[in-house]
Amino acid sequence: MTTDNTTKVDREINANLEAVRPDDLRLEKFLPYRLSVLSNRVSNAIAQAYGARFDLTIPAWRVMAILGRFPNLSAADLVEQTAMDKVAISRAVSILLKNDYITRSEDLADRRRQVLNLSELGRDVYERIVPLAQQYENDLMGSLSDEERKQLDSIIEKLMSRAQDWANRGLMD
Amino acid sequence: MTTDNTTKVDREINANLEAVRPDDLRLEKFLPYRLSVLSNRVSNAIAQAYGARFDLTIPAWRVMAILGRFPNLSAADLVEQTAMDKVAISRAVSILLKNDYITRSEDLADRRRQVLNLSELGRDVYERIVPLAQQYENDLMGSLSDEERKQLDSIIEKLMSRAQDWANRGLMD
DNA sequence: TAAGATTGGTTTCAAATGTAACCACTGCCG
DNA sequence: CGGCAGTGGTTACATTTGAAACCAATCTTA
Repeated sequence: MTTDNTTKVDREINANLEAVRPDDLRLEKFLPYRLSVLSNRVSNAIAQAYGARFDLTIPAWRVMAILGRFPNLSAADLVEQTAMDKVAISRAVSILLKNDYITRSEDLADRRRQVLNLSELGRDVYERIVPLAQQYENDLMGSLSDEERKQLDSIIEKLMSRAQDWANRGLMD
Repeated sequence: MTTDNTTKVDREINANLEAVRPDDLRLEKFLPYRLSVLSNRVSNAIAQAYGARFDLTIPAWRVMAILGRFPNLSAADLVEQTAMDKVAISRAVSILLKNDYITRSEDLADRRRQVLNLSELGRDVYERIVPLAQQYENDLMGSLSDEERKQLDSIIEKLMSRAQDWANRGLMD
């Protein structure tokens, strides 16, 4: 699917290599580093907010967030939706089952599949967490202007797709 | 990649056709989630690039990056500089010592402190990784215009300081 | 100057995460 | 049918990570 592009990307990268002097790296200006710090701060803060209250891990909460919008998904569907992997989903699901936040039922048409849904209790919790999560996001976004929000949205999209390319093409092989 | 399987497609359509409730959380637009996915993609790609070659973890590389610019730091100084915690630093340092990438010497004035520096070998590796790291960053940034880069820089600054406030003040109490 | 409080740093233990192997079922092709 | 490749999902194991306990040296203060 993507094999034909690898060499091209490599060449671009190599070209950049020549241009860059072995200068010092200023970690505090290095985008990957900044992204990581920012993301950790944000995620940890929010995870604490609902994790403590509802005994949810981040992956578990993500599964709930998806099931809240899209009922009747299988674990495989969740993998697709969340960009999390099989195992993470499986574990999240088992936490949610233990907490009675979701229900699981066999798919008669394909007995390997198991269809997941929020339970009564789960929807309840979901509906309490959503505003909480949104409040955090609003607070974050509140530090930006409308203009900046749009910019951020489109910038993230671009960065994401670039980073995705790396993953697909195995950049430095 | 897979054959067009009618039943599977049908299932997706069924799931997606369920009405989206007005107040649902749209995970794929939720900033904390997007930041997390983006940051993981980027970090993993880069970590693979130098991790494989030089047997370095991300924290270890961060420590090297700081020591490359600022010699004679103690572990505590590194904590301050990197926003990583004590334990992470300690482990990173022990990896780097094992690899002979750094040296450690007692501070005679305060015998609890141990002063760290890149070794010859370490500086060597450092000087090879820096361009590699920069080249990834350039590649990422290459997907943005100059304008966007400035915007991103200032947006991250704002978000960061907001998230920092959370940590300090405990937001939703 | 001795007791407690603090600081630098490491160790220990539990939880979180990733990778690979694995079972059960389905779908395909002879 | 019967075998075998592919899929959905879980389990097992190894590694990473974080929290808290810990040791040793230093600072404080009475």
